[in-house]
Amino acid sequence: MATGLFCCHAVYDGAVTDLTSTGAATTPTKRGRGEKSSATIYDIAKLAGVNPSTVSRALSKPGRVSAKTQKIIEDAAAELNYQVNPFARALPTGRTQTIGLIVADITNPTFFDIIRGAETTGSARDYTLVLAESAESPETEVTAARRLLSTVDGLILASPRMDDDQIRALAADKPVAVINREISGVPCVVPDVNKGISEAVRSLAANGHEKLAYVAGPARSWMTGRRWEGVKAAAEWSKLSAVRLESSKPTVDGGRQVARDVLESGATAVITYNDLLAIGLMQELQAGGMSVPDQISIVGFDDIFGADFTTPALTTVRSPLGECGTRAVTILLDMLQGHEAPGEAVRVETELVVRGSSGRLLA
Amino acid sequence: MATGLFCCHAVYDGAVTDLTSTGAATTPTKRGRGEKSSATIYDIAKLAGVNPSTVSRALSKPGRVSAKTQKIIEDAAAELNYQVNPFARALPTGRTQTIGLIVADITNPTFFDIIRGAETTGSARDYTLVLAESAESPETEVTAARRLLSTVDGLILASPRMDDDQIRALAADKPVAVINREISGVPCVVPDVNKGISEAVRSLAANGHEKLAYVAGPARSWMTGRRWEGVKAAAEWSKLSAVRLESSKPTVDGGRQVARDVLESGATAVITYNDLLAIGLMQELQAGGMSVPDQISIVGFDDIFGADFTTPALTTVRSPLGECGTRAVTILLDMLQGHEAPGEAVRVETELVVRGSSGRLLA
DNA sequence: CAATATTTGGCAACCGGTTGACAAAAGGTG
DNA sequence: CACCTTTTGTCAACCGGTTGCCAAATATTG
Repeated sequence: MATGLFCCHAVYDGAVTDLTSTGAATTPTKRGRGEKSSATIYDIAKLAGVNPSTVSRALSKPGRVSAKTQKIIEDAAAELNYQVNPFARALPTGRTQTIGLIVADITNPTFFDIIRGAETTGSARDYTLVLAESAESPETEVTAARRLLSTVDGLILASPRMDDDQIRALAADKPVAVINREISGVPCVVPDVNKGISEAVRSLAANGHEKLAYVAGPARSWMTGRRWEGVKAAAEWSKLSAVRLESSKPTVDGGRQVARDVLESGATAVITYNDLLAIGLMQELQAGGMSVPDQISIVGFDDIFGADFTTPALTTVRSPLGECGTRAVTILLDMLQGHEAPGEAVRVETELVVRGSSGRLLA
Repeated sequence: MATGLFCCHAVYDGAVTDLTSTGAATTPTKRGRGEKSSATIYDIAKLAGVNPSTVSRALSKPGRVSAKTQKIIEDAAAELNYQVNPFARALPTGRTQTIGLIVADITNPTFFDIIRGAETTGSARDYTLVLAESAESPETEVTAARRLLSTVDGLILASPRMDDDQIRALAADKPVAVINREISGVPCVVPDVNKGISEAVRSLAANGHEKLAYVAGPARSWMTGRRWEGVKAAAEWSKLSAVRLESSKPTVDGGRQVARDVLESGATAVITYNDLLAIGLMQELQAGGMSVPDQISIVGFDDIFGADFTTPALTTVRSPLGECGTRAVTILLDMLQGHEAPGEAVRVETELVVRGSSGRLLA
């Protein structure tokens, strides 16, 4: 029962309120259950001398009531320091002003920018982001998604691990957008890896490398395959040989573990599925006495926070993950307003960020 | 209007359900509003041949109904794939099975462990974590807190920037726990910095350092003062001189900016308010040709994710932030069950983690 | 100025649970 | 078997908004 989910709350879209220090200076109603509750539309209605339904309309249906009563009601609301009760609103309407975001691992910095982008874009349009973690497990993911779906207006899946059909089933219930994976029939936002990868491979080729290794990520990650294909194609084009190596997990530790395989492969340049693998790999190789980039070049993927903490700083193919989050939210909110979902996957550009961990081969 | 909040959802605590692929195989009721909704206690009541209120009791008041009807109802619930509607439950009770957590910056890794710890402990007790960000601003923080407070059962403030009185006002409304700060009358969880700091200072003294600098964090951070006092006291005890330097912001960039001041201070060892400052500082000093730790030792604070990405890896005073999160949630949930809040601040131990960035002074 | 069209506000039902009060059923005792 | 206590299920009100429908008030038009 340990599906962890996190969420992000929307804002009151009605009258301006001023928060006095305690917020309880003018407690309008006291409830029996012990704690002081805040004002309701009934309190406002009484104060303004109108019907509660008029208050409801004044605060959520712009134009439905006359400017005069609108003013009276807004003043009353401000005086009582009114805030809508989101539960009461959600109950009859089903609208929660909330969108869900599921990521594989909260502590994986890859997702920070996605979260940030989604959160910023969402709250700019008065939507709350609800974040859930799947702990890299397809089962947990689908459970979390199902559960979340009943609570939110729409759902974003970042690097989902579940099956295409499961995702399509979710999308049949409510608007769904996917990041980092392409699924026909579902709106998707994917970094177009080819540009960044071909820049990376060309840069490595130009530095005299001939044998390239790709360290793959989780088997269930759609992206790991796309990136490998990109590397393979670019390597072919640049007349490099490329081998694919598997990692146990897409973390620093996984990177350390794969170091032996990398050495055995004889590759002088490595592109990894993500930056964490690159960092772990680099640490392990350096610990074994190898010099980066003199003896081996390492290129990561994503350009996460911390990619420049290392010495040498990590060369990496940057994915504009913040933009992915922003785009996904935009698509979702547009769908909620009745717009059509984009027929094609939305592509955002990747680019090579050259730092110190790649360079000319000295040997 | 851009207060970003994130939240984390609890789990259905009733009957076991099986999630078939679409989850819509046996759609019990269809609502007019377009989307298929899930089963309600009324559907269950009809199927089980009892009153809805009996269903409600069977599913949430253990022992209130006979074992026989309990079984019938649970079977019916399972058959209909029932999930409680959290909004409907929250409306009359006010209980949301949700606790709020406010952090200054989601992308600051210091908070990851707190979030993780809080989330894990919370979901183990069927509580959802709602995460909000204050963007290091006291105003945003108090607004977010107020807003969140109406939606959650209790609130955790991690390194709050607002005034003591504002926090006490919040605590008057609902259970509140504070991490990384001590406020009389409010339950607090604080790392006891003295042990870790004195270990750090003693280690530096033993390595021949005589002049120590402390790079402070945000003025509004209670912790920055505590740490400085700890450093001052420990330095006195070890007969080192200590100076305090201010940083513009508690980030890598802030660390880079303070490098000049550090050099001018003439200190040969630096303890920073947090690891990000330490990393930035180390980068800048190394870029300026200084050798760490041969010419200057650097000790960070917290032991964040990535503290060992650097070369040399960062020596740091580890705060058990995960445990802080766990403790805070435990206190909060106990309070929600009617327990007394602890009178004293709960203290968790810190310890020095020696890595490569501190050591003997060679000069 | 009457007749008609358009706003505007009120009534009441509803969303899906929870819970106090009470009566029916079941169990215990003399 | 009558009487009393305890258990168990039902009734109905309530949480705080939303919204379809209707009537009153107002504006428009002939």
